[in-house]
Amino acid sequence: MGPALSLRLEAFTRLSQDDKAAIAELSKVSRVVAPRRDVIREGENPRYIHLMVDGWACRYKTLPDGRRQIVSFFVPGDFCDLNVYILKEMDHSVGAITRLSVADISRDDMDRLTASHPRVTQALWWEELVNVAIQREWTLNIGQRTAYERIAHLLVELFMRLRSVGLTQADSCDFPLTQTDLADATGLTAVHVNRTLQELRRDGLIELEKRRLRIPNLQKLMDVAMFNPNYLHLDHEGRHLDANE
Amino acid sequence: MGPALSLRLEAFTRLSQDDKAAIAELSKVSRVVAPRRDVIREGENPRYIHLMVDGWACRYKTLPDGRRQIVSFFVPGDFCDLNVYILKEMDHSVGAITRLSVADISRDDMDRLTASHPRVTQALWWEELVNVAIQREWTLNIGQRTAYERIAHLLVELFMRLRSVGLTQADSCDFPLTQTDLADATGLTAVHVNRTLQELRRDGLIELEKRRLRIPNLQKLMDVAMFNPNYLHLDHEGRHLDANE
DNA sequence: CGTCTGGTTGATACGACTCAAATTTGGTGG
DNA sequence: CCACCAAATTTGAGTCGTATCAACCAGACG
Repeated sequence: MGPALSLRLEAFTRLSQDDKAAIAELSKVSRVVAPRRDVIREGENPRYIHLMVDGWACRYKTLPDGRRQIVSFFVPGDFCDLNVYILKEMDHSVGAITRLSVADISRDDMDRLTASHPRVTQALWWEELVNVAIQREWTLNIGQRTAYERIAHLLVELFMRLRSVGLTQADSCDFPLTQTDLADATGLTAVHVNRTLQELRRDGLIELEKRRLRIPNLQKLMDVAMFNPNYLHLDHEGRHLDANE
Repeated sequence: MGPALSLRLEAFTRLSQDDKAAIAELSKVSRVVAPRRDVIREGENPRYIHLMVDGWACRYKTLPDGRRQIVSFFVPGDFCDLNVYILKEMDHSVGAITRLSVADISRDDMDRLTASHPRVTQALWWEELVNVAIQREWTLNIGQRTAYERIAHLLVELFMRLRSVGLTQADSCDFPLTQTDLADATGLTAVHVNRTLQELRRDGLIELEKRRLRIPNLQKLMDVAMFNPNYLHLDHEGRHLDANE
């Protein structure tokens, strides 16, 4: 689905009709990945840039003894991984959370796109820089926040990212992550995530069931999470420019 | 000092004499930052790209109540932060660990450099992608490893990064970080870092005193840290290509 | 010398983990 | 539409890794 995709990129630069057409051309879904299956695995040689067209996915890394850390989430509209440009070998895996539509783009196609559409290139790099900023925030989150704050922070982040591409309804959104996913992403155990979610519910900060998340009072949840949205850079100039004008 | 700088960039692409000259031109130190002082602070509007010419520095983020997380280290030879290209406002601070030589490069100068030296641009972006990879590894490190493994991992990473730019001597290197720095970087308390370092010493894995680190058996330390060097991408093709040939 | 920063030690507390089992939910096929 | 199974969630009891708090020590420095 182009919509979320374009919305996401246009958070950075306004794209021309031509830019959008070129993206749409490459965004043709080339395969569907079933929930919980991998898009690509650590150690593999990446031959394509994977563009997540629809669905949720995550990047994760594992230790030899099986411990697993989700290091980031792709939500619908998030674009792709440019790693193929440096990596001989993936240093992490990408796994589908939900049913996932992926467009595999060859390096050549991507080179052609960026060569003829500089604004797209710019938007891609901006997206990459925001991804690093998010990764830094996760380091802070896991390193310093308590379980309660940490989960609150992650929920706010995901909600705001979804909202920025129009995937929320008032104070709620689809939320396909299991408690085990949350545990792997926060460096906690699933049991402790469970108990902490109950606390958050008890405190009236969230409602979470049947893969739906509702945040009755976003500001209150942001406060307990000490959430500062600056790292998402949602206020970029792209929001105010338009290449078509 | 150009040497480490060029070495670092050349880990990615071989640079021509002309490329190197252009970098050297911009690398003229424009100021010296005293140890423990900030290069730039969260919330500020970045007007320059900061090129760390010599010395150690770190990026860090803080929470309103004072908790502090170092999210990455700059070691000598590490280049700079391209954040200025997206950020209206810094989402983190950069602080000097040692006396630090910094070249402040204006966006215009940087644009000129990259416009006329595509290989430099490429090298810069590669460096940025490696930085994300390191940031992901830190997420894994803090999220999943025990204090003992975690500190071991950080020490190995720093040693290997220093080695890749020729700043190690056999099995040792300068090591200006305090135990408090290590604590802020690993999400542990200084007290616990102290005890864990003692364990590592007792186990013969490290010697650390007077700002010198010695790793008698790197492989052994890598084993306890479950260190997989793939994320540093030190084996990039740049090592085998030369723009002058 | 006093002062300061960084390092070390001891005693105690608590947040998060482990292990184990029960319960609920969701999907699948008969 | 129900029976069944697997996955996800929940609960309980006990443990442990790491934090906290509070001194104390050593070297660097003015």
